[in-house]
Amino acid sequence: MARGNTRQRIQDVALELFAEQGYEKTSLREIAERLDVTKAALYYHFKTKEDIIIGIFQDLTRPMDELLAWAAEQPRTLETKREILRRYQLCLLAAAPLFRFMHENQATVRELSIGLTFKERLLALYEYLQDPEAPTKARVRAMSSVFTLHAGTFFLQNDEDDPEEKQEAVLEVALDLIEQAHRA
Amino acid sequence: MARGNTRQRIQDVALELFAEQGYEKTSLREIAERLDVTKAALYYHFKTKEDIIIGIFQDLTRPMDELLAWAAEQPRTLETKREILRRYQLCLLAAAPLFRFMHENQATVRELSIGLTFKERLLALYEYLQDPEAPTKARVRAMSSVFTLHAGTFFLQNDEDDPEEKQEAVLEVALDLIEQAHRA
DNA sequence: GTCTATATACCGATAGAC
DNA sequence: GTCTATCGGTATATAGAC
Repeated sequence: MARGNTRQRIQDVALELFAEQGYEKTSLREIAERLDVTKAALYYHFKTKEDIIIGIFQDLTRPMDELLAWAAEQPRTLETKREILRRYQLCLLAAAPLFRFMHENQATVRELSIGLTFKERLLALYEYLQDPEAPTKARVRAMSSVFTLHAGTFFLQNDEDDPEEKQEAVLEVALDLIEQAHRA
Repeated sequence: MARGNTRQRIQDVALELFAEQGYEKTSLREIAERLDVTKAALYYHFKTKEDIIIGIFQDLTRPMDELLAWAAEQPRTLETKREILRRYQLCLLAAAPLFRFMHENQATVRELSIGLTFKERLLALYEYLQDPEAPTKARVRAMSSVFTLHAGTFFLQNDEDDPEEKQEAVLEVALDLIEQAHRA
């Protein structure tokens, strides 16, 4: 071995196991076994168990942070909001295992020593999707558009549809919601 | 003490801690300490740690099971679907801490030895909200209506709105979505 | 970079006195 | 119904050889 990518392989396997059975339930022994190394080898690459998930988190949330930075300097038009949703769906699909993990383990993620939490990023996203003075119902629709993307990406993979057609439909519904929200 | 309601008090404290910091991270020692008893006392009332959460789960999901049973014998009209959403929102509000726990700890809940999982119940609910032959977009809207209720109930308590007005707006958005889904 | 071996701590669960 | 005491297991993390 010694191919230099061990660190990356640890993160890949760890995220897979964390997403499948949760962070606390996944032991370092389990991660090490799947990689055919020992626990001690893991500690050469990461100082603590928490460092493993923090590293994954930072790598994969970078696209979302870039999206937030991009959104910050756009005009507050309907087309900007549409583009935010399109890009956000791409973020979700690109880092699906991580987002699924965050979605299903919020109680764990909340207590990690990470700069920005998942929830804080989502709230930042709302900043650009909703008008603070808009009526309550419009703000609910803006929230709903984001959660529609989440649910569509992580919850309904089970039926017999073409996945691409599904993702397209999910995006359409989200776009409809943000348009209704914007008009109000 | 010996007031006979110790079992209930254990469940209340446990759910509070589970929802706050997750199931695995909450130890029996912690639950016992908050109740000013010992771990061994807990074992008089519950055979295992898992029994505690299962008991809570069964008590609080009964309203949702009753809703599913009710829905099974209604005609598949738009008004039925509307009523399902109205009643489901009441279920969510009545058992908010439990649903928040399930929402944020899906990875844990998934592996509990419980008859029906949260996800299975949700899929059963969809049965009554969506037409299997409807176009994909309509089915996405049906899913979105339920997730709007979830997100509205658990995610956005943070701003300065009147909570009742917010809940009403959430329900309205969900009802709009199911109406659009039904028409397609 | 990876190993064996081990330190240290906490966990869930049980036994048995009161 | 609650206590003290403890068992057996597993967890994270470290020391030091190779």
